[in-house]
Amino acid sequence: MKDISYVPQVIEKKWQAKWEKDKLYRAAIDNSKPKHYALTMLPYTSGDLHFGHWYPMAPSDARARFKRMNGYNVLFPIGFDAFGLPAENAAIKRGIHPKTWTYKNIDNMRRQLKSMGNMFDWSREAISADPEYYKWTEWFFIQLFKQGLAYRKMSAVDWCPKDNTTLAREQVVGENRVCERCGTPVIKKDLEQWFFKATKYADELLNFDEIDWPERVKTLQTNWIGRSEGAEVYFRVASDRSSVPAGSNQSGLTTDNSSLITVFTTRPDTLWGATFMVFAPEHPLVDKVTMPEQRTSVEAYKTQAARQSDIEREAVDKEKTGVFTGGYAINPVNNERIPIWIADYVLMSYGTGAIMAVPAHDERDFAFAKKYDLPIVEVIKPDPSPLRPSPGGSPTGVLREGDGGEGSTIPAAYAGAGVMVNSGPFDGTKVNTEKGRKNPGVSKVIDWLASQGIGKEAVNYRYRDWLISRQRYWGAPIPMVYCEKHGWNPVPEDQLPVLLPDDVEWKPTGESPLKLHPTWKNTTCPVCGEPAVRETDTMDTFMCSSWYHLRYLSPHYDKGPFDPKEYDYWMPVDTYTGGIEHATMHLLYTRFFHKALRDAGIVEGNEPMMQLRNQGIILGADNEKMSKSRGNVVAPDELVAQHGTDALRTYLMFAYRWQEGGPWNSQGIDGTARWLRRVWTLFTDRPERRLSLSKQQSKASEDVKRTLRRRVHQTLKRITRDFENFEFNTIISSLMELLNEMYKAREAEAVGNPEWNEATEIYLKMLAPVAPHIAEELWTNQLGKPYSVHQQSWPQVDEEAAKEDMIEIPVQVNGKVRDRVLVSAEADEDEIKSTALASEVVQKYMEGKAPKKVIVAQKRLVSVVV
RNA sequence: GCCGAAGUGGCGGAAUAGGCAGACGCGCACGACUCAAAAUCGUGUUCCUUCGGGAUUGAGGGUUCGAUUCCCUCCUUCGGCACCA
Repeated sequence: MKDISYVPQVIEKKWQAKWEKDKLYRAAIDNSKPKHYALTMLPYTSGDLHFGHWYPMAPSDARARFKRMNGYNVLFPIGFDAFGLPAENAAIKRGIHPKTWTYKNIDNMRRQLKSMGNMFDWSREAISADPEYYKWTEWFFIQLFKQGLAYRKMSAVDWCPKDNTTLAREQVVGENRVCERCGTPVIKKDLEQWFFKATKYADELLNFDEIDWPERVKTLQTNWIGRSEGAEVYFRVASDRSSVPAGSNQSGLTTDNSSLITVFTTRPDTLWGATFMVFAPEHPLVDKVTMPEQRTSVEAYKTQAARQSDIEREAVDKEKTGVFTGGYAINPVNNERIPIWIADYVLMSYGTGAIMAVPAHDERDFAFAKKYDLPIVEVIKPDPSPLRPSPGGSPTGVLREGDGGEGSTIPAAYAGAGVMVNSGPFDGTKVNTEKGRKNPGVSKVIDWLASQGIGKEAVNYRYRDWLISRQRYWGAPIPMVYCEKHGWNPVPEDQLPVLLPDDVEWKPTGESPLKLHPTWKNTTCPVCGEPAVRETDTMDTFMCSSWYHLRYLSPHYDKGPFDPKEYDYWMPVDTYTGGIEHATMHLLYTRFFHKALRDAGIVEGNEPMMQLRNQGIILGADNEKMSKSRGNVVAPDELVAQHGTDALRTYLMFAYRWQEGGPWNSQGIDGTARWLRRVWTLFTDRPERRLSLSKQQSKASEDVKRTLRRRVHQTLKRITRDFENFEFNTIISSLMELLNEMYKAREAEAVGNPEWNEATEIYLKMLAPVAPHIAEELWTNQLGKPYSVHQQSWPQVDEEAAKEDMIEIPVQVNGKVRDRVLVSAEADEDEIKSTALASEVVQKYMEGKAPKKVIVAQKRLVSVVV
């Protein structure tokens, strides 16, 4: 007898080789079919693939295969995010050239990826560190520059002292403001850097109408952009510099019109309660408003603030500090003279770096006013509701009209709803807790400010422009040239790519390695031809990954970043899968990038990726994040060798809710491995069954055959739905259940009947996307069907067959299930009701009483109330 | 502090219009096969029980004939943001 035991390692290798030889997964434009662009996040070339990579990829592959069987022309590409710090760090540590290290890793990872048996179209592989790729990364930079979206600016930027480079705002994470890559706390440095004007698209990025993305990602992006609505108000610097207590309303003050101070506020309705003003220590007008007597203390404070790290400055519980500048501003709504202070709780990086302080209605201003004994004027009175006394005593009773706040005993800042008081023309105006225009008080004051010319409606964002300069070697060069006479100009496009030189020293000096190269930076000015220097910083690698989905379209195309024919057919990406950790990084960058390219006329549509789904994270067996340092990394290579790819793929789908993830448990693989072995056995264990076939095939009762067919079509229906919804765990459990049914049917002598044959065929088609190798082997070599199972159409559900003819209906008496009655699926409500009431058990629990109420819930349940 | 997600057996999880809680699997126990073990197959497996039942989906309350599912309050865990004016 031929050995027909299941040896996954053998059949998997065999079919992978055949599929590759036959170019089975090559995706080519075919206008006769609807297209489906399925994309999974490309791996970084760190060296080894672990289950963190398998987890999004294997289920995504199953779904791509499902789509393909459903008549779509599917593009499912893969590539490598190959530029970046780890390569350079390996170079520093081990003396291996970053390029050598990276491409060696790619070879290994490509082998590992192939062992997964995915339907990747390898002919479209793209590597971001290839010159033919980064030529276009550079080209895109130039297009953005031409659009006015790339600019250079000197500012205080985040610097990672370990990685020796600047970082984008998004790449500084957590409470301790650490580097996203290495976890080192970042510091601030004043540097001139290249930025992309992402903030130009802030409002558009808040609009998710066209895309089907998880709420979680949309929320994270919305919060990150942090739009707040309010007003800008212009304060003048008082030129009368005599020291007059604030609040003593002096008329006839002269003012210095050249020194307008703009503040942003979300609460213009509290303007009348602004009793002082605070500048960030770095605010440009600080010097101007500081009086000679205060100069020393102001300078000392500025120095101290500059020395402190952001972490210290932004510590939540830190007590507020500040110093008086000696200067005064005029509150434009009531001409009050208010003192100007500097304090580090006001940040130069948000709004205008200057605030109007309203201590009565802002917690921070209140704390500051208390500490430095500044006046507190209440301008919002809580609603005088007898049912709801104002919290913490009665602040309203303390302050009266005209009270300058001296000796104020207001216990806390009040930020709730109420009525405006002490606010001139606005007294009595209602204020609620809504933001912006939705708040009647805010809205009225904004209109009034505009009519008076002292302010206007304004919106502010937390979102910052994208800092893309990196002082590192292993990245795409920024294709810009600096000339003494002509400033910064792009490298002419016909000279692209600006190649990264191989002969560099990678020393962690804090300077760009390219700067230390003896000749590389020397070039000529594209305008005048005189000697000039290249930009020696490289681009943030998130720039490379912002457009990789476009390069997959035509990775070797040399007339542009992508072939327009391919673009027209495949774009946009239909389904994108990957981790949520990139919510405010890659996923936001790539949306910005697409919109910028759209405005440059390079791409069409408003969004690059229509549907996004995030998988969860696979943790180590210790419930901690997998990492080499913790020693809890599970290597797929060994497990593939042990159980085969199909068992691993299906285990990853079966063991977790895909969108949740969870701790790794190698033992669980036994479950899917055992299941696949049982599948194998059912399809191959036939000698004695075959012998009895002709004699026994009629033995199966009509009922057995009918039930088998019903289960097959019910399963098909469920699995079809689950694939659409990314519910992989129930796909596998449904397949396991159906297998159990098929074993039962085999016991009942169903083998060989048309129902049995249909069941085996449909079973393998349903198995094909999740366990492609075993499905192919059984399809082609056991059922003897035409190669390949992966070119078959997804089966159609026969709704008639899926219907039950008898249904079991539970009967509740007073809310407890007491019996189950069997009725025909066609039974009407009355029939179900009478059958239920006729049950002896039900009658027993009714204790002879007449039912008060009988509810027949569809065909699902009968509820009797006595 | 603010925003978001989630709490179901020993474990992963199922229940997708408010209608049988615990599907499927892991693990465990017992049995068959075996000299034995592994593999395989079979049976059982939420808890309590006086064997009649009773309790049970983080806790408490509400709506309903009926709640894992809807509403309110609270607790816990995870993620994000955080002096953002």
